[in-house]
Amino acid sequence: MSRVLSRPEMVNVATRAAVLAAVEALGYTPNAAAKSLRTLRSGKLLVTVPDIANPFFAQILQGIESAALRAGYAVLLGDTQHDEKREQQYATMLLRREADGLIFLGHRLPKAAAALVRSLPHGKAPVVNGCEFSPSLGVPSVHIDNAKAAFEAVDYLCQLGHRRIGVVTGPMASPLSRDRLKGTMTRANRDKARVTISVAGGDFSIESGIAAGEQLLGGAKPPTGIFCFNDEMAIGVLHAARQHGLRVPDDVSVIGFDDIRFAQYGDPPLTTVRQPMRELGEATVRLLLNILRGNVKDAVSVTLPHALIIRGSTAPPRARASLTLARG
Amino acid sequence: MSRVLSRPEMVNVATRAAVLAAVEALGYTPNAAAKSLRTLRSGKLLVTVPDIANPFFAQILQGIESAALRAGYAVLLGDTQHDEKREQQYATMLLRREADGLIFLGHRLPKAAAALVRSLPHGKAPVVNGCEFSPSLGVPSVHIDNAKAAFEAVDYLCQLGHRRIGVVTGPMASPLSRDRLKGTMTRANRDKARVTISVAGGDFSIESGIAAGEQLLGGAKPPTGIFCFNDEMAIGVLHAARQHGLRVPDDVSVIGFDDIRFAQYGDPPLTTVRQPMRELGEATVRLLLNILRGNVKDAVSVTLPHALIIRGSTAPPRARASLTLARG
DNA sequence: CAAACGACTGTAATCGTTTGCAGCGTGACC
DNA sequence: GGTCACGCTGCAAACGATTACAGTCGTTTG
Repeated sequence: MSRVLSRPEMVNVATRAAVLAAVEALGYTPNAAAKSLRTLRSGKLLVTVPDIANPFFAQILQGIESAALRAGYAVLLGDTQHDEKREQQYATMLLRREADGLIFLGHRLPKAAAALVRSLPHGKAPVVNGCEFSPSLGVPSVHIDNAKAAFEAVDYLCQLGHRRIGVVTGPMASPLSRDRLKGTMTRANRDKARVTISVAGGDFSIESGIAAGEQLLGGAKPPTGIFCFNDEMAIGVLHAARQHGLRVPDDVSVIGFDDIRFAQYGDPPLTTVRQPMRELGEATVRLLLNILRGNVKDAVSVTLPHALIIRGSTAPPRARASLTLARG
Repeated sequence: MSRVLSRPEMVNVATRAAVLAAVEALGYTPNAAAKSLRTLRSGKLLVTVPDIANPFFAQILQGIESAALRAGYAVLLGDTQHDEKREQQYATMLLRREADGLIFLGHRLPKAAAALVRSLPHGKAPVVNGCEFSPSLGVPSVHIDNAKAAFEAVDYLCQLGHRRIGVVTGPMASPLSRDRLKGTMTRANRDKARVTISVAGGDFSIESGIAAGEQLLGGAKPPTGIFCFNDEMAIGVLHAARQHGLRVPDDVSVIGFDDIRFAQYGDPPLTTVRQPMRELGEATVRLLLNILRGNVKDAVSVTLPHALIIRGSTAPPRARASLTLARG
């Protein structure tokens, strides 16, 4: 009898015991599909991730999973590989009610989810975003202040005395990259006369970091400080610098972004902007649960704090470099 | 009408078109719970991972996800944090038919799953293991030959001339660690007179690698070569070596295991045993699908090839070290 | 011309829960 | 003693697909 399991206080203790004994004896386990059919709730949260092998996303996912588990939900994982088709495919699982809500970590809101958002009153659609903040989507999100974080990273390089600064971005399709570039430029423009920025495009992979490093360091007047939009590309730049016989931080400073676990144990340990990955994940789940429970007033975007973590990959530029710049 | 969707060739083209039009007009999407209730299939595979933030598992998971998606299955993710309770909790989802099968990546077969395995004819239970090979569980698995791989890693150190060799293990509860230790010892015993092994226990985390490195390198006669049971601990050992002012590979050689992406871009690039993570994941899915489809004869454990990847973290020991050993 | 057949289509049972509602017995109150 | 309220239990109607089976209609065949 279902009442025993779901509303045990409503039934007589004797009956309850009898039922429980029978349940035990028969090894009865309730069928999730039937329950879900009847209640219209699946107890699952769909999470789409651009690349699960990226430690940044892996740690966010870890936060999501643990918060979901605590709230009695299971996680349906979709690794989209930045592929729009896959994103769409996974989003339709929401419509089929295979999941009660969707957390998507890319920058694209899949069509199926967008339709759902449009069809429901504002703040009612069980769809939230992690990391990217794009008010136009009409979906709440959890993120840090990317522009400010980038501003601070570049500001730090400037304060160390760097004048030629390289930037390794992520794909410009994502608001996150655009915000970081915006912050970078805001800081650079404050010292327009002295600071020059050179931009190299990356895709958040180590390999693209190496390529960007080659590009930036191979030029005539290479930057003395390089700000990368994630740690993996920074690791790539570190690698490229070594290939060029440059020492970090003596010849070139490098700043990363995210503070993944491998950032602090490399040689040199990476100066980076820390994002609270786990908390990001947990907060997306809280946000989604608020929507599912109808707490509309708590279903609003959240900005979490970041922090510039200074380690061994940054230092003032060498005297010669500064002089060269002063002349140029 | 369900026939149109599931067996379109059975219905008249006109009817089909009409139904399809209606489906389109109403924005109809089939309900997964109802379908699952009726068909007794959920279209989901449950995957439990000890630690999703570990790139090794993340890459296996990536292989699993892509193979599952290709076969029309979705992935239910459980991050168990090596916690037996959580493993149990997730395993009961199988009994509730929330998933059609279970892939577990730890070394423990949860009780609920074990019961299922016992209750079904051999080779019929939809439960497979990844990475760990433990015939006693009665569950097929996909793995590499860990003993042989460890043998080869240690053999390589021996051939370089190392005589005092340190080993950083994983938790001994897992057969995987025991197999690697076995392989290590097999090789060491072959040169019993000359080769000495010192063992430090780790838990696969960078931090435990640092601690193990401290322990091994802080002693009176530190090893000249250290074999770690995964790359993260090797990165920790590299870190500890730097702290001790030792240079790698000049003063001490280090070998890792797995070949995660960060292994090759560190300084120095890590010599390591490569495991085919992605293929491991894909193979577990194939194995599970064979069971689900009743291909019992193809539901057997698989051993995938590994490879020793030689990079910059290994070299012959310094002359002095060899002399010291010769005297000792 | 009737019967058989083929190609579809419509109907209804079924999957295993949850849950509103009716029924039932007991005790209290008038 | 009759009525009502209360606390619990049992019944049956959903939930939304799938699918076996029966029915329909037009055509072919003996």
